[in-house]
Amino acid sequence: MTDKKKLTLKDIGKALNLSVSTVSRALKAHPDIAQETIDLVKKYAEDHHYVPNLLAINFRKNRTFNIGLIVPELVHHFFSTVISGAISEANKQGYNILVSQSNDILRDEEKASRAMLNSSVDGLLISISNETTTGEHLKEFLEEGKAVVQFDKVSELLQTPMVVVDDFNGAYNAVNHLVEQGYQRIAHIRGRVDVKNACDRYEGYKKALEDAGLPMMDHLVKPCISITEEEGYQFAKEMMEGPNPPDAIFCITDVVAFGAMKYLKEKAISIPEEVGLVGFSNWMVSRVMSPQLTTVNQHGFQMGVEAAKLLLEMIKNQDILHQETKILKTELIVRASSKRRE
Amino acid sequence: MTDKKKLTLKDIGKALNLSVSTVSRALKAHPDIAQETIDLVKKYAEDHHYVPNLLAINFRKNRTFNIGLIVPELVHHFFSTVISGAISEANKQGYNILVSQSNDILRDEEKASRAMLNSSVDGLLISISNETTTGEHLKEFLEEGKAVVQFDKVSELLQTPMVVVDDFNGAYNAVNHLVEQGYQRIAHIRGRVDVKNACDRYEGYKKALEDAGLPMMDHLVKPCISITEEEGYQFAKEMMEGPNPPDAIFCITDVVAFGAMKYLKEKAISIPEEVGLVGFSNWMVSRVMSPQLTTVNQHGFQMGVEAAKLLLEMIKNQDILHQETKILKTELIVRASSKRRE
DNA sequence: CAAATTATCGCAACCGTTTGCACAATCCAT
DNA sequence: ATGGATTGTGCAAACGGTTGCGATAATTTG
Repeated sequence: MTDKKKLTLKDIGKALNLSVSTVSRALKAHPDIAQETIDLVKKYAEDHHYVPNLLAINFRKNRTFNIGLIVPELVHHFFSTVISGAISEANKQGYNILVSQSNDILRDEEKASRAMLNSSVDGLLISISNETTTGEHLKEFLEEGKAVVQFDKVSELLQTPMVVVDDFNGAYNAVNHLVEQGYQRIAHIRGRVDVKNACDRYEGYKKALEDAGLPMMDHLVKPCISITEEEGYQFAKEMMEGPNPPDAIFCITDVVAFGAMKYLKEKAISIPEEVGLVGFSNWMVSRVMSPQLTTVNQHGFQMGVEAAKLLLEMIKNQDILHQETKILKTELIVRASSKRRE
Repeated sequence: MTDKKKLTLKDIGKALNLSVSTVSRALKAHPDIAQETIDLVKKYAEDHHYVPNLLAINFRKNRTFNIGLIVPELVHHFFSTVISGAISEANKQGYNILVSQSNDILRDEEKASRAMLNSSVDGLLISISNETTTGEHLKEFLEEGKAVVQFDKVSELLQTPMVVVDDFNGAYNAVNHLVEQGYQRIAHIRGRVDVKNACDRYEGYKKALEDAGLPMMDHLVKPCISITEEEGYQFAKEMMEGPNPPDAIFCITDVVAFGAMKYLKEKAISIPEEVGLVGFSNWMVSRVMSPQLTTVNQHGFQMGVEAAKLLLEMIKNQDILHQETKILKTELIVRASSKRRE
């Protein structure tokens, strides 16, 4: 802990017999300052490893060059990918990222956002929890004039720009692919009815059936609550053992599809011959299952980049009113679990 | 952007006809201040939603209540689990966490650490990149009197406390388990020779063979460079197609084991009957493969918690000299890929 | 009852940087 | 020579708290 005292403008001024203000201006080559002085000061600063005290600057300018990021879950392939993209873009622009998670609990989300709000962050990137509705804690950000951008899991009740995946078309294409493979009774293990992504995917599913002239059958749509492997297993079981079972299942997410796959394998129901399976998100697990799972890739990294770009744009141009919603295209990745035709 | 001006101590003082210093002290119930005054000020502050300006406080006190965290890769089950633990503990103690990644590139790690160093962070948690050796950029932290704690991927050249997994015993137990299952020619697809974890696991592997009275065979040890599925596939192929092939493979990591499994399945070599397979890390993929993969669980969350605890302890007690290394126990998780006996 | 405490509170410096403004010196044109 | 513009620099306030110390009034003590 040598703790060598850091050099300040005052120190430089004293050494060079200049005032603090002159030194300050010289360092940023202010036109008022003589070139000679500028060179002199810059050289001295360089030689003595002057580093400006960010704390003082931030205090003065009332900003931190930090942005906050809150996700429901950190240990999650998609979200960590988004975070990775956001960090990459933020760092490129000279910002650091503070990360927190809500565990899909509203109280935790509030705590995290308040912890960040108090002057430690210039703006917020957030993917809201399942429990978040009105988002009073986010309004506090807006009231303080701080930028907020939502991504992935968003609420339209909050008037902020957002970056989302085209869930509707992602689902539409996935289901349409099943149709093209000749599946007729396509089931959907969907997500929560109060979560926008889940609803959009459901709508995409419905539309694809409709366009294909296939009937919507209520007993072939099952809603998950916690989006787990167990739910996938259970719903697959219910449907397969019930009347008029499906010949394909489109799942809200890869993990749920894995649960369904587990059931099918236990019962020796062949995939994709007897039952086709499609997931969503393209997590690493989808490649590891056997058969490998057809899924919808979400470009999480790009989402992080876009969200950070948008937020930083807002931070830097306080005046401009931003209200855009960026919709990222998805990509169907066809693998063995749904390919029964050549 | 209503931007309502934030209430300051001065405002409260003016309203209550008190000096700024009295208000400041009253809010923290300083003994010099009359109880009446304290109540009065506190009530006023509460009613008018006074929130202290953290930027000013931090500037004055020269600290930020932020800690930095750098990992090689964010999109990584184990590391994101560690981060999750660190965030949980840090938040509990009133700290936020700034996250960055090095992508296992030294230059990126340096950039990230320098970006955090400049007064935006009180301490650093780091898992170093494969390229990091002397770690000059980390010494800069220590020189400024800022705490550093290493975790998981560490270097003993850096004189800092660290939190690591007991790689040696983890590997020992894994290999010993294979021995107990009756495997005789146990191969090891290991990690880089310049990475400590990889070496410790290798030593554990060697010791287990030795204790079992089994011969070490050089052609059954293959070193990965980038720790990928492809390497697992390739090395499994080489060994299986070579002379005196193994009847079990212990892999440095689950992903590598997956590559090996892929090869074995392609060649219809039965797992675990003909060849047993064990991974390391207990990523989600290990449960999803079929057969499910025996692996070594690392308690990443706990590692994050312990690392954060250690760092915060150091930050709060600058005086005490910390130099401990915390070694976390591992846990063998036996699944189908290695179980050929009842 | 004077002196010594004690209880309350305010003054002012300070943290390091930024920035509006004043001021002195130099310069050019009239 | 004189007035006005230009150039280069310093003064001082400001950002919002914290804190050592001194001032004052109230209380206690001998």
